[in-house]
Amino acid sequence: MPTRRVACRECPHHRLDCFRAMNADEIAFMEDFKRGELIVDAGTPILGEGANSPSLYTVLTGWAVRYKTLEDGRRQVMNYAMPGDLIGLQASLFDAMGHAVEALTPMLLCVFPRENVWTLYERFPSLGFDVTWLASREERLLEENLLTVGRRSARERIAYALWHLFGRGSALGLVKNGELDFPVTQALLADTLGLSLVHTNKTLARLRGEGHVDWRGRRLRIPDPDALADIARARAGKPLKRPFL
Amino acid sequence: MPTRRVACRECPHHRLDCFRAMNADEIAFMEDFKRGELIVDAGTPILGEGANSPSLYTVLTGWAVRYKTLEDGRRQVMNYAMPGDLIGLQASLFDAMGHAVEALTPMLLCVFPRENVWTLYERFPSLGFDVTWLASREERLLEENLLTVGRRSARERIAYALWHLFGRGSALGLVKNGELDFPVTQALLADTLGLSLVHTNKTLARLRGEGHVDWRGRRLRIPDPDALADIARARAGKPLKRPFL
DNA sequence: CGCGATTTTGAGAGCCGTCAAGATACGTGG
DNA sequence: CCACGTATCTTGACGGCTCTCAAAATCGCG
Repeated sequence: MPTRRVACRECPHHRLDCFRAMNADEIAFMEDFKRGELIVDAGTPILGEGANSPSLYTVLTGWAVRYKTLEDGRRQVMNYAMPGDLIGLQASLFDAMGHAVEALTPMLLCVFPRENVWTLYERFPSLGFDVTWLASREERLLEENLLTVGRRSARERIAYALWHLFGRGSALGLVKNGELDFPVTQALLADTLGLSLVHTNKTLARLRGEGHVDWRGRRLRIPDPDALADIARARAGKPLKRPFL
Repeated sequence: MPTRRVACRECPHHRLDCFRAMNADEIAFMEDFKRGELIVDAGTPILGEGANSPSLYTVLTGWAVRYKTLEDGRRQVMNYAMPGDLIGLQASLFDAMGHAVEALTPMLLCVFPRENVWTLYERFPSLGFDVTWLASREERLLEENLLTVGRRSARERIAYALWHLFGRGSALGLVKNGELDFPVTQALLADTLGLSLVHTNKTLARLRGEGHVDWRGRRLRIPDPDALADIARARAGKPLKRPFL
């Protein structure tokens, strides 16, 4: 578990324009709050379902997947964690994670001691507010996924998921030359959408044949996002400036 | 929109043992924060999807349903709001609700002005923390529903939903003589579980025939909750003391 | 007593799941 | 640079869980 320290004030993420700017006092506090950084390889389990972690994390780089499993092995992906997302909040609040988290790529995480979360609320209410904001945003993402899994057809689900994730990557500046480095497998996508792997593959093949998505290996490209959104019967919300801790 | 005022310190809900006790200062603040009460009939739309409400609500009595819809009318219920639950937090944070909320029974709601939510964080960090707690709890409930809709069979889904809602009602002291006043229709249950009404009805009939659930009209009774949980492949988490605003 | 909402039931179709096998890509060691 | 094992992706066949359509039976309520 190698750790190192980079000053928050030099953190390149605060400068992305999808994130809200912090003032100097807040940054100073976060720098003090920060315990270190954590680097993990792709495939590393970060937090298990039910885990009671002493740390809270913010994703700096990389992707992770959040999922729950039934005892017999059936797995359902809840969501994906990308830069700016919090990992481990539930453990901080309830002493137990409701889902497991696993790295999909090499990741760089910012580590905060959970026992000090409380002082964050006391000393910087604005940051406490930000934590609520992020928790509520997770709730909103989950709601969209629930609508997708509950009421969209297989074709719509796949269109929705690819459009959605491409959009998130795009907002984070991860799309270069129209391409996104996409660490999701079809098996993962199937578990995200409540579909079987085989049916996911066949439906995806059709979407690909129609030219709506171009996904080979780890490279995802979406020629016409609006067209894909139409297929998914989805509409983009207005972009929000998010807090970044 | 009739309103009246009852002192928070006399609010009977703080005494339920599923809720965390507030100290005198907190109660005094909430009393000041509180704008009034709202009484609505069953069937009243409280907040629409995308609504930007000036108020935030806490449910005092009654049930509401949170749902999202696709443009062609397909509906997915996210969750049910019961006493102690917050309604309208997303509007306070994002200027728009991600889901609609509608009363299923006559309801009594506590009304708070959204513009003062911020002062709550400033002046009573402990209450700001509680808001985060409640938001994160919603997230957790949504996760369970997503697992259910994505990976459980129709039989398991119905068993899960009835067991889950009966459990929540029970924790709130709503179960009397083993019976819960259950304002959910089969059509609503179908939309909760991502199933069709017809299949929901037939699967439910089987569960009923086997004696696992006794649901007639608005009265829900579950002879053996553990047996139903086994069918649902679910397990109860440890009961948590929740904040109540 | 009558009307709308809700629940039931039956029939038939289809979307999607399961099983099975092969093809392709990828990482590793020789 | 090639061989080989593993992960991932494809494809085909078949079955069934769940959907849709349709209509009747009940319930709730004024």
